[in-house]
Amino acid sequence: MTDIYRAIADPIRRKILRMVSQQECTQSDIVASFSISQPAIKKHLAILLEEQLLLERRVGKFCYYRLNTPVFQQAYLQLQSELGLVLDNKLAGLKHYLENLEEE
Amino acid sequence: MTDIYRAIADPIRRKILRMVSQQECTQSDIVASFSISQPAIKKHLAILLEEQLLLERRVGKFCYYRLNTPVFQQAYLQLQSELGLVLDNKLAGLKHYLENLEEE
DNA sequence: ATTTCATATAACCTTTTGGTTATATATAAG
DNA sequence: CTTATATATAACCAAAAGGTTATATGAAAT
Repeated sequence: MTDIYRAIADPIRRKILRMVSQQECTQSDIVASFSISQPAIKKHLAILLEEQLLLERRVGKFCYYRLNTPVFQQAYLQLQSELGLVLDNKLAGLKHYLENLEEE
Repeated sequence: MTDIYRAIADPIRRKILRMVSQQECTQSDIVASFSISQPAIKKHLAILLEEQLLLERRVGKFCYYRLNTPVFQQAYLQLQSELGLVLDNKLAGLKHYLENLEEE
C-alpha cells in the first residue's frame, strides 16, 4: 500500500510526478516529454497509479493525470521521518561520544 | 552517481542504513537481524557500497560496516529538494488559482 | 592440527523492471 | 464514411532484483 520508494525509484517517474504536480497532463503530453515509447510511459503511469500517487480522469479520447496530493504528501512525510532517523541516529551517536569523552 | 533512490528502494536496505547509523556493525550482526540468508544480506550490502552509502573496515575475520554520513546526507538533501519540488509546484498551482479567482 | 566461525563466491531460480514493436480500439475530425 | 489521433494491450526481450543452496576461503580458537 503506497510504496513511495518503488514509485520514485525511476527518474522518469520522478519527472512525471513533477509534471503532473504543476498541472494536469494528458498521457500524450507526458509521452511527448520523453524519448521513450507510449507503452513504456504507460507502464510508468501504471506503477504510479498502482502506488496511488496519481489520479486519472477520462475525457473523450484523452486521459488526464494529476498528482494525488494527499497521498503523496503523507507518503513523503513518512519517507522523511524514516530516512531522517538515519541522520538523527548519527547525531545521537556523536552526542553520546562527546558526553563520554572524559571517561575513555 | 550515488543513486540513493536505488539504495533505499528496499526495506531491508533501509533497515541496514538505520542499524549502521546507530553504530558500526559486523556483517554477522546484520545477518542476525534478518531472517534471510547471509548471501542475500551480502548482496544488499554490495548495493549500498556500490552507491557509496556505506563504508567497510576489515578487522581479522570481521567486516565492519558504517554509514558514509557525508554522502548519505548530501544525497538525502538532494532527494528532499527534488521531491520537495513536487509539493512546491502544487502550492504554486494553488496560489495561482487563488490569485486568479475573480478573473474566471 | 583441526574445528569453528565470518565472510566470499558460484550457480541457480523467479519475479520485476524497463524497454521494444505491432496491433487493436475508441473517439474526433475531415 | 474515412482518416487521424489517443490510448490500450499483447508479445517479446534483456537486465536487474531478490532470493536460495552449496561450497570455498581465511582467521581464530581448541
